[in-house]
Amino acid sequence: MDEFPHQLEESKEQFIEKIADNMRTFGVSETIGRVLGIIYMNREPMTLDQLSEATGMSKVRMSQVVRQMIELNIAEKVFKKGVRKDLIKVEDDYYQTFISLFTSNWRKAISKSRAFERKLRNELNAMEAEEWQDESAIQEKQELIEEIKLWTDYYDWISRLVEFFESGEIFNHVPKKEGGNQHGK
Amino acid sequence: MDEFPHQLEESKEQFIEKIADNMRTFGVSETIGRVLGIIYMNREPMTLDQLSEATGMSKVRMSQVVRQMIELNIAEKVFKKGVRKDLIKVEDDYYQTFISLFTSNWRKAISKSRAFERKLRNELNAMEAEEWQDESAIQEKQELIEEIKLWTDYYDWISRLVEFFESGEIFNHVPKKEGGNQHGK
DNA sequence: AAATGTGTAAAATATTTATTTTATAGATTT
DNA sequence: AAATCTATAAAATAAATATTTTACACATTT
Repeated sequence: MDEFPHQLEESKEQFIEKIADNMRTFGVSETIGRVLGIIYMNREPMTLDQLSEATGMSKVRMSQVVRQMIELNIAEKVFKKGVRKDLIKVEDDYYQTFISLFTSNWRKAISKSRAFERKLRNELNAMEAEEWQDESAIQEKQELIEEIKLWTDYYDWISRLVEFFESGEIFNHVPKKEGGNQHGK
Repeated sequence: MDEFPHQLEESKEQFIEKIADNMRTFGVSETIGRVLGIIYMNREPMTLDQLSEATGMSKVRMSQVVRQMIELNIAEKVFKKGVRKDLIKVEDDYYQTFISLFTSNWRKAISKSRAFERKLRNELNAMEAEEWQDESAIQEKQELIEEIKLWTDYYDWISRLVEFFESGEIFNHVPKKEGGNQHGK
């Protein structure tokens, strides 16, 4: 009976769905997760056509998704002699994928926050120039200045946190299980 | 001139938007972030009506949003003698908010993953019962078993990571700026 | 240089998520 | 116990995201 390969295929698909599902926790679209899972389980880089075939989605969509994955640092195009089509490779280490998503999300936020802090600080300084009559307004302004300081400190913390992950320092304090190497490498 | 309070109000709104924006990085809807920001800047718990007024959105939407916030552990209803309406209070520590969102997101994922692992492991065990003729299928099955192990280890790591944050241990290694206390408390 | 294969912009459509409107149930006051 | 106030469920609508269709530019092969 050829029951077995069928069941096996099904388990594999469940696994891919689980990877996709996990990915959703990072706020990325389900399809990105699924594509990651498909390539991961394939154990070899794949072409847009293959992905299109595997997902049942259009090739254009695959192109869009792959671009996003590259932006997120969880995929890259690789060159192979004699192959004209793009070959998409994914990060195959779960931990590294976690870190890539975590850091690329927060780095974006950090850079936006820095710009905001600068802008708001300038605006508040500009207000300084005039003379205030309203006592409570002066206090409110002071409070806002305090608030910016708290916020800046908070984002400074996030920034250090990102570095803590990216450098791998995190693993010194929350270690991986020993002996677990990906894909048997 | 009453230029000043106006400008100040504007800065405050910008701050609220920034809080909302930051919140988006956790994958929560913009409105949740905005409501958090509004209550935070208000420095006092607020009613659904007040929130409705402040956001310009319907009271029903506020009710929905507050419920989500409570699920995420970043808000709670508080009782105040003589006040019939619900009063919504938010977590006013940025770091704690970060941790609450991080942990509640991942805890959900962890529990889903545990269920999945169990299920898939059972299915694979069930297949064991039969006799296999196909050599390559046997190998594939073995690989899948390996894969589940890697996955389980990975989620075990996430689980410990969540604990690392929730316990506050993280601050021993990525410390807050000293002397920064929220809202001057 | 025509013909075919490749990837991706731009526009159109479909699906999902956010929000409002309407309706209702449980308190509190009159 | 009618009238009013509260929050929220259920259904309807609007807005945002995901996906496909169409079109096109750039290579490579014929």
